[in-house]
Amino acid sequence: MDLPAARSAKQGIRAVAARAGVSTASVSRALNNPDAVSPSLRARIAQAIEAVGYIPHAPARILSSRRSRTLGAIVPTIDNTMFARGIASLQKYLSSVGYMLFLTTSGYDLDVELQQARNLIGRGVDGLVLRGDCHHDGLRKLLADNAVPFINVGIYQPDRPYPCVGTNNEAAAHRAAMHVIELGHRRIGIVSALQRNNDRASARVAGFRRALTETGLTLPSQWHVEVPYTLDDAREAARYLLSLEDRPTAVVCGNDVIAYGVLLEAERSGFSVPRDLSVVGFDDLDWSRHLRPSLTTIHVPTGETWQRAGEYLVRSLAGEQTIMHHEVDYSLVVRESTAPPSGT
Amino acid sequence: MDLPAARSAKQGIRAVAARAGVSTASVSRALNNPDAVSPSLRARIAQAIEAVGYIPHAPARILSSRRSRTLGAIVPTIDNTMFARGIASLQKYLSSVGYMLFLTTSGYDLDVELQQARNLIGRGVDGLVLRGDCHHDGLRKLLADNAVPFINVGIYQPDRPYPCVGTNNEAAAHRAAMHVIELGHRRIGIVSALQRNNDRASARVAGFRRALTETGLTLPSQWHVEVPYTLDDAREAARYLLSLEDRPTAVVCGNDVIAYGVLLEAERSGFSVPRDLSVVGFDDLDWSRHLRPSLTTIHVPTGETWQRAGEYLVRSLAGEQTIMHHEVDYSLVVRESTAPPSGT
DNA sequence: GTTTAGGATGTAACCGTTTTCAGAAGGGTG
DNA sequence: CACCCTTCTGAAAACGGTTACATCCTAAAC
Repeated sequence: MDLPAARSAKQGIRAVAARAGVSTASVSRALNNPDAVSPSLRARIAQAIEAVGYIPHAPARILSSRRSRTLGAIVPTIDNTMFARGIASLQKYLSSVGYMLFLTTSGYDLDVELQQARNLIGRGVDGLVLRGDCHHDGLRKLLADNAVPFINVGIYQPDRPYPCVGTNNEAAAHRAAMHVIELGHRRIGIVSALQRNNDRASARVAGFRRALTETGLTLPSQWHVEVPYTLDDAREAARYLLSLEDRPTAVVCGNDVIAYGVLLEAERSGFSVPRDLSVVGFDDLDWSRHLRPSLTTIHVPTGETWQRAGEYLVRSLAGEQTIMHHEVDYSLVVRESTAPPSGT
Repeated sequence: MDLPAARSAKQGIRAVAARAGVSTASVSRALNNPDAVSPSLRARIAQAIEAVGYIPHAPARILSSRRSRTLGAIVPTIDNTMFARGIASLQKYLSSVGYMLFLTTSGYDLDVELQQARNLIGRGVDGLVLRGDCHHDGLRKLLADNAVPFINVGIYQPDRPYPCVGTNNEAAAHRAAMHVIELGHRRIGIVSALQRNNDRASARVAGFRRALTETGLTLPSQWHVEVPYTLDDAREAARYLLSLEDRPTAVVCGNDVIAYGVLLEAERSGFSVPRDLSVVGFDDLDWSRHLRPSLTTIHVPTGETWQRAGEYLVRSLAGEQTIMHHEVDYSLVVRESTAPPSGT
């Protein structure tokens, strides 16, 4: 006849407990709070775990403890060096403090982002890392209703009542534009990234424009082109700008990929950079300094930014008081792609 | 006096059930198998879900159903265009079939990879996507012990008893080398990626070498350099090769980043490509066709490869019979960076 | 010697689902 | 009208952990 043996012990923590001759509570403690169990027991349990090949079942743990030691992140796309970098840093940091990262992508679609957030919250993440502050209203409500800690990364908005970490894109873009203005340029074009659902892109455009306005320069509408994040589109934009009767002598770009496209097309069209055209990028990707001419650009410490986002959440979850708005420094890196306009 | 109300209903599926005046079983069914519940009930439940703002709790669901509709993936690094591309495709496909992806990175460390696998299995993933077939022995055992379906992606090994999907890197590399040989080159150098723990890199080297051997060419040891995945290192390697008294007239590279580095350095050192030096890349990154000279390289459909890996696992999990070894085509893309050796 | 404090361990309820099983309701047949 | 199928629904037992609480034990304090 069978013993009743309510929950037998063919697997899981109960199997370990049985083998070590202890209760499941002790096994759990040995795992989560080793100091709470005597060294001898701890050793016996460790051995049992090894023998059984026990792998803790995270879902059960999450269900029971209501904490997952997992953060969620939603980025527009992973197929963009800047985001890949950031995610890599974040992930590295998180794993160093025993956290995991659940990554999803939204494709710059606010509805998808909301859906992904729902997904991640349902998954039991302890906090959420979001790109920028351009979100669906439902997302804000969702976060509030479920009391999910989160942080906006890649932007700096000290006036908002929720946390963020990033560079001040507007100011950085302003700096970039001022650079060419200071060099003597008066005819300045803009090739920006798509601004729709992308506050980083629009902040940069805003910064560019402010620099122009402040210095009394005008921006004919045909001198501002918006393009997707590809070399082909950037080249097409450059071809267009350079074909204008009345063309700019300098172009400030929304990112380095665009700037590279402009560089390529300028050369292709017989313009010499920086002699006939100055070009400024934004992001300082790895290869930007290798280009010929090497690219003048804004350096943004992406890895640091994302890591800090992780730090903020982890600290908050640990109950520590943390600064809510963290500004990450940018810097203008002047290289060969900018010079005073010829004829000056 | 309080009602006993065993498990009250302040949240979760019970709250929904209470509000709709049905049992939790019905709510669960309405969610997972809508056809099993009458339309009227379904509507009532849907409304209750909406009203309560119910988000299903995935961990509980996984715990109970023993399936997570989640796949795990372990890549060496996310900070490499090829992997980012692949992961993006995989993720896109998976989300289109209602699966999620849990992504982790190993940093080319087999121990870390094993640990991550343990992590993911503990997380309850239904299957695992692994890069290549270079794994820790413990990992194979782990997969077998826990009966976790998996697939090796990015390589093609039809002789192995477990699934894989990818291009035949050895053959592709052979093709690349044959290209310059057919152009008339006899002095061919190799700048490969680091081969340690990277079977893709070593397969490519093997292919290069086989082409040389088969055509009776020799490879002086100083003509083969291994470098990390950075432009700086590639340039340094190129500088070295080009400084040799007895230097090669063509260089086949382990990937496009390396090839780009070689291109840059050749130009810097006053060599003209392809006149003085032919360069072949591998991967066909986005910008490779934009370079000047544009890069002759091997095109690898990364997105397709990773998507197929997902398809394989999803189909297997659905009980469908699927082909175990899937070869993904590569193609040689001849551009401007290769030409017959000068003086021929 | 008795009391007490405190640490180590065990017991068992509970976390939020799914799912088996059984019961109820409804609709054809003979 | 009794019977048997279907189809729909509900009750309750898992799933594999954590943790509040109870218990036991030892050592220090009186």
